[in-house]
Amino acid sequence: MRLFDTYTRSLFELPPPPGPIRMYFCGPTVYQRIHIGNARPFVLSMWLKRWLEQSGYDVRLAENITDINDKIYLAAPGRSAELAAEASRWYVEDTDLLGLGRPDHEPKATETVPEIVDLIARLVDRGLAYPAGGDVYFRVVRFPEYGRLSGREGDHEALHNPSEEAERDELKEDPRDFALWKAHKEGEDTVWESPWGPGRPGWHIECSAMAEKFLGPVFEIHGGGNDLIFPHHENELAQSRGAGSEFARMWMHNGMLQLTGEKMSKSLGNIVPLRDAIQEWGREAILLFFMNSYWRKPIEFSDEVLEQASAQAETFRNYFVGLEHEPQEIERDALARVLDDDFNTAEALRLFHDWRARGRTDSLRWGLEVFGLGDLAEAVSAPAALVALAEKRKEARASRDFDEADRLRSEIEDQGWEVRDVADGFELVPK
RNA sequence: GGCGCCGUGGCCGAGAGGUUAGGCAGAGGCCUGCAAAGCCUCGUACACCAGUUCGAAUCUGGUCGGCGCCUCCA
Repeated sequence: MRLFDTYTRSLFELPPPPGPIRMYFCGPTVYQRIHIGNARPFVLSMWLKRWLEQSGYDVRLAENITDINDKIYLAAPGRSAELAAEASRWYVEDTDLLGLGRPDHEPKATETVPEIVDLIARLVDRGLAYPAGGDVYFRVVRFPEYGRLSGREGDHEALHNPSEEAERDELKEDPRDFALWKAHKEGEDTVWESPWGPGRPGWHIECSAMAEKFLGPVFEIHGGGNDLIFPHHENELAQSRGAGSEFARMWMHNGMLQLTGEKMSKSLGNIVPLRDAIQEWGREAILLFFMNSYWRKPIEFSDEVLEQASAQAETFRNYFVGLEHEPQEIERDALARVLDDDFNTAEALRLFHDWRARGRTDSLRWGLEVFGLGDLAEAVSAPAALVALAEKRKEARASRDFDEADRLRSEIEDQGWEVRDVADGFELVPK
């Protein structure tokens, strides 16, 4: 299996099964409900995990929840811890609606502070970090590789890491340096002890610490949105390699979701909460929407494409209505051919339609299940009362009383079900 | 400005130097008491300009356009 790697900008060949494949994906910073754009890396990581497991790999996926962050302090002055805890629950609740299962580990920054402090201490010992005014900064000049991941190596201007407050910049030896630890400030309602005084971790360091804690000093895949390449992932890489770990062997960065041509982001305010989208379109349509795109490309979220995805969900669902068939061999290799080539899910979807048209029921059921779409193959049985109405209608039709038959059909429709006449009777399907 | 991703038919999208992708929507038809579902037929696309080639949507160069990052962001 090969995947496009941001670091080398070329395809990375995964070791053969059983691996292991250790994956770290950047989860959200929790201070509000996640939007559908935040769901993309979650969906990608879970699909990849499911497919790799299906392929005989030993997979371990860690996906963090960042619950210490300036945004959180800002969003809930004086009660940031409560907000972060609540928003963490929202995140799990909302992503559970996708029905893809959970990562193996979902660590929180607040539960990883001792490891974070240890990691910073290691960097200070090695001369790659220095305390200043209660803060601790990473010394970029000591890490020559800095900027390689984001393709701006050597470009001092582009590698600038400004502090939140301009006056803290004076504490830094170099504008590119970034905070590993931040001294406690007035108004911040959470604080931890450290060798450098009370404070809290900076952004970036929690991911380095959590990845090492749950996956070890080296792992295969690091993922996240492509807006994290700089500075977040660049800094993670510097911290972890600086501390002596090999860190990620490859990086996968998913493209952004766009709403009317613009990136969907909290700061622009053009967001669609995941929960609302699932409620409006159904989880299957959301998943098919993601599946019909290549993971690295930006995609436009619009009513039109979601309607198209819903229609495809219907097409699959209709295929399984009242279906009976002999067991068949599963065409595993056909799916492997497209997914093992940079995880081409759009091509996989095309294959599913091909299986449907060719009556490869078992292959289709299996393939849909890999993508968490097994529901589409499930028969939904109607309540007995409706079946009775449909039986009455069948009798009416047999005696050619079509007025009565049509009346019964609309009565059934009023209750949200549709009657379809088939060769030897009828099928009831939810509308 | 720097770095990067990308431009395929009404829409979404694979593919890739010569042979129909697929889906959705639309038109016509078959089937049906009527429907629904399903099936059949129909669009002959690849931003633009040069170049390489017997042949390019696919390779090379350039132009234009969109998007992302460079500041919090998946």
